[in-house]
Amino acid sequence: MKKDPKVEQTKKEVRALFTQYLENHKQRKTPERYAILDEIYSSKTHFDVDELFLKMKSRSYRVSRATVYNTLDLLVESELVKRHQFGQNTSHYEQAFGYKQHDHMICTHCKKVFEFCDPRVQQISNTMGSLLKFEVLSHSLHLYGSPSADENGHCLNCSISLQKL
Amino acid sequence: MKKDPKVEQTKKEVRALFTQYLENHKQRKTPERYAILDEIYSSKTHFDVDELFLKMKSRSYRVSRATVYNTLDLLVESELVKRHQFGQNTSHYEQAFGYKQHDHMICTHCKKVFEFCDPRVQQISNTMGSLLKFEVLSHSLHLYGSPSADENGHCLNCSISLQKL
DNA sequence: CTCGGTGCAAAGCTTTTGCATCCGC
DNA sequence: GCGGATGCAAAAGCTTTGCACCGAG
Repeated sequence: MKKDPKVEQTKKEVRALFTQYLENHKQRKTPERYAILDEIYSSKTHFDVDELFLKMKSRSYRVSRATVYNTLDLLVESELVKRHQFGQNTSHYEQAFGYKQHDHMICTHCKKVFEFCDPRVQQISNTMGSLLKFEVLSHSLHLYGSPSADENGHCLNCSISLQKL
Repeated sequence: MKKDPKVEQTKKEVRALFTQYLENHKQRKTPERYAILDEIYSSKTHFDVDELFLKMKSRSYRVSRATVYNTLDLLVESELVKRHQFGQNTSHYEQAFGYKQHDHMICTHCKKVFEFCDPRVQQISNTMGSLLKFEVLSHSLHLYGSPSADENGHCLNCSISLQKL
């Protein structure tokens, strides 16, 4: 496991931000909380609670699911992590620090998630906020679509045949 | 329970569409399925599975939750009902027939859901579909916001104090 | 008559909670 | 040392599944 200096730098920054948040909210700085934050910022993937829990377990870091849930709530609250609902059941999470605002395209074939950016989303948010008299705090725009096929009729994203839909 | 002629007309139309769907997909036309469709189109509110189940129970219509779940899948599939995820757990549903495309503003204070319409959503969908090479089948845009307060500091939507947030 | 649909209850899965223990402050 | 945080397991909430029976085609 070689350390990417850029990733390490980011981790350092988010740890500092988390510390600040914990102090401001009179919350304890437990090793578990930092371990979870670190694990999340070790790769840029989207993940769900169980994936994170198992990943930490596989690294022999002993945390309970309850703590993972608790800490994720804190991280969402501190805006270091974003929570999403792509499917119908489990929540998905992603890093929030250092990312510019973006939304998601979900492949209905292989469930992969792609990010995109469109300034018009912010414009809509502004327009509707003032029209409906809301201060818009967050938004989620999910586009669900079927992918283009390659010359063999396979999904461009996962290479599995699109015929089997 | 007086019958609104306009509502009855809509019910008739959706029953016909559902029949067509069931025939095309070689599915049986059971009384439960039509009863559930009717119940959904009896009022224009958003609802979750349990609300629908209890509403039918209170009308002494005997259905099981399993059938409600099954039928909702069919209705979503036939595009007579739309499924949404506003919070983190339960799915919410709404009528899809006769409604123009719209999105949702969710009040973070009282969880009420408001509808709005903005043609730019469709434009974003088109732009991103061609950019990412997806045929966009559906989308969901949710704006989460805190409501404006009235002169007493109460939520404009539900009249409960905003101080207790 | 056949086989898919239904009701009921049990199981499954994600998330929350209760409680004893631990440890940050 | 106090009180909040953790781990574990049990419970809770939403949804799915298994099975016997029913009824649409």
